[in-house]
Amino acid sequence: MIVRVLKYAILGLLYRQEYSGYDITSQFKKEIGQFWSAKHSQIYPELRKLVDEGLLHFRTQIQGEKLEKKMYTITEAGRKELLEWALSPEPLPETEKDAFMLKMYFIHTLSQEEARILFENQLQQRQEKLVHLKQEYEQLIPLFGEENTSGAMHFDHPHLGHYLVLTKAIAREQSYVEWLKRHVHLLL
Amino acid sequence: MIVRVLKYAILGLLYRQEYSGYDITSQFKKEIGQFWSAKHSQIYPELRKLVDEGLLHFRTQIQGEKLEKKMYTITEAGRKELLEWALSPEPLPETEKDAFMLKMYFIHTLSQEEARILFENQLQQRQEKLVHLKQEYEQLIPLFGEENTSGAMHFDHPHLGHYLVLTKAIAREQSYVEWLKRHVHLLL
DNA sequence: AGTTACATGTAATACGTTACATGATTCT
DNA sequence: AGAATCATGTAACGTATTACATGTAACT
Repeated sequence: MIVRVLKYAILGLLYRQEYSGYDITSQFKKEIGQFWSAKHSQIYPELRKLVDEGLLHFRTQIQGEKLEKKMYTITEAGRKELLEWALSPEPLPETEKDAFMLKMYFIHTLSQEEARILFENQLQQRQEKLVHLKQEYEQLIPLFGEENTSGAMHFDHPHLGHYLVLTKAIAREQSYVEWLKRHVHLLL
Repeated sequence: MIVRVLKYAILGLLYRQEYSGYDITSQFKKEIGQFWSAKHSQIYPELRKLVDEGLLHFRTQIQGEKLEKKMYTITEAGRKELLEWALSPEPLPETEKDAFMLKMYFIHTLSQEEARILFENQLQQRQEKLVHLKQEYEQLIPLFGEENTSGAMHFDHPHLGHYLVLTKAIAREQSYVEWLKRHVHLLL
């Protein structure tokens, strides 16, 4: 079951608009970066590969005086392959890697105080991230449409994808924080 | 920030008892596999590397008539490096990859019905996994010690690590299921 | 006798990060 | 003038999966 998720992440980003390699790199630093990302050193070769495979094409655009940038567009073949992937049911990963939880599995290697410090550090980081994500959410309510108004979220809303990943990221961090809080007493 | 988490996963497993490469592979199929794992093709070369680095040594044991297996033990240097890693605060990953959520970000590529099928499929898989994890938890209550009895979980409990990863995996799946249930109405 | 589990390795390939390398444009 | 951002690429290395390869031991 070979997947090449980066391929589909790029095709998906180009589904609605054309982007440069740099733009794609930037997108992975925004909301979707919570669930998928790649460095520019992986993106540029992948873009070339997708062009070679006929799933993308590009035009060269001049920025300012002479800075060339390549604007990529998805082809019909690209849309077809994207749809095929998007439609396929996603199996659960056997392992969702989490180095902090690996350390917790080996908690007996630490003293109670050492474990407590590590645990409270993780709690603080997760809480800070949660605050940050909630702030992002609050700022985007006007874009999403407030609850119980004519602008509420619905399937055809242009920012449904954004809304889903943000609420999911918040749920993930909320759950992490609650689990940490529920179990910190074991280390006190 | 070079990490080599597999190295520490192996050292951690060997902290309390000796294991063969096969045993380590088996451990990654049990509870810790929720948060870290590796295939035998990655484990065997890593074990060799750790021996070369003086963090492990092994003795050859005969199983049955002539089947040789290598039983690995952690060295003092190995314990030292493991502790160093275990003590270091774990930074949050920027990205926690989730291909299903990537598909949800691109939900506008699908029809409402296609999206609903995908979403309900994920909900079912996550619910099944949650049931399975809860069953594991129920079976382990005697090992963990029931709540509000003299056998309740505490820092020195020999299965605290196991308890933590199981409760965390349950929390993760519970949160996933709840998020899916909270948002499925957008696709109906 | 046949199947499953135990047991160990290597080869080829794919995926991902860090470092190397260069230059233009925009903002302060 | 200097810093941050925009812009694109390659090289080296590390991590991880799939496939190849072989053989023993235990269970039914």
